[in-house]
Amino acid sequence: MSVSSEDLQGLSLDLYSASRLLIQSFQNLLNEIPLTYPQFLVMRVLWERDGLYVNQIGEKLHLDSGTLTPLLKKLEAHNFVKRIRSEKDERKVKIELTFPGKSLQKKTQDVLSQLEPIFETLDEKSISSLNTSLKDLLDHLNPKSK
Amino acid sequence: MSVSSEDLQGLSLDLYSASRLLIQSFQNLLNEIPLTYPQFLVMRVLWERDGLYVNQIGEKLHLDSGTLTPLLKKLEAHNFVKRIRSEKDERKVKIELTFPGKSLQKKTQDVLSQLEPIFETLDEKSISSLNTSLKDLLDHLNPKSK
DNA sequence: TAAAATTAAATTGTATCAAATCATAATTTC
DNA sequence: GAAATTATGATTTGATACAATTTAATTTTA
Repeated sequence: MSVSSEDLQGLSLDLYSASRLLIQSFQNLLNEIPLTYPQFLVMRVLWERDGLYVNQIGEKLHLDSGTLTPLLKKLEAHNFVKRIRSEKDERKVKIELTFPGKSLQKKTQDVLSQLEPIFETLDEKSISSLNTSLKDLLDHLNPKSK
Repeated sequence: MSVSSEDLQGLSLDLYSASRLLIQSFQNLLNEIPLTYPQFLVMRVLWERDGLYVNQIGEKLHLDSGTLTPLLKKLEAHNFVKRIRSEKDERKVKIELTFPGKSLQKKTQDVLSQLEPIFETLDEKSISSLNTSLKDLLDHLNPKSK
């Protein structure tokens, strides 16, 4: 007994809704900071490891350059990152944090910690079970896992 | 012991990635049909119940008129739906399927049934557990559940 | 019942996303 | 080893997503 098309359609709709609703929760808080949710994701990657190339950021977030290029230009316009075209291979663009970009980390973490109380009433088992089965699904869908 | 901000950030990133990857799987199949994923969602709602108003579709999919108005105009341009302004209340626009719009249902279902084999290797328990915890999260996030 | 409040959809502006395109580099083929 | 092919990285393009504003119509209320 396998999954039906109906099951998959329902699953994808719920994932889609939940993803958008959860992003909205983040976005409401992030409004205090000049970052959108995807921009925050990119900054989070860079805070962990600075000086990545565009494609490396894309791999970590499953985003392609068509999404990242305008986003990174926006982050550059805010002076949070520098875009440096590689001299060795001019196809590549390296992304480096500026001082203001680095400074944003603490403020962002403080703001986002405000989300926690909102989720206090949500069963922790439910969260960890969601996490586990999401990882399964991601492994299954991830092109790299071939 | 409650959820930490890190937990929530990881959860939201996984939801976001899984949602986009699963939508891509649908989109790849839907390419055979002149529908994008959000357009398909709207058609699915209408196949289940024809003649809904714009706001009713928006409630079912958590989408607002800024998203739906252009999308519905696109579906109308493809001659899959008719947009009919209500005579009783001229603020409302009713959406009705055309014959081509109705005919699309079977073809779409046939195409999407091709997804099932791809998920055969995925544990069904994992899917149903994902479904359950997603519903929990949706209830928690859904503004209506206040 | 006229003014105020509410409601529904459309419009506007900003920001994603993914597919197609473009440009450059690496590889193959002869 | 030059031309053709393939691969790779980024940019452009078309279609959402959503907040904020506007327009128009209905309902409330004083």
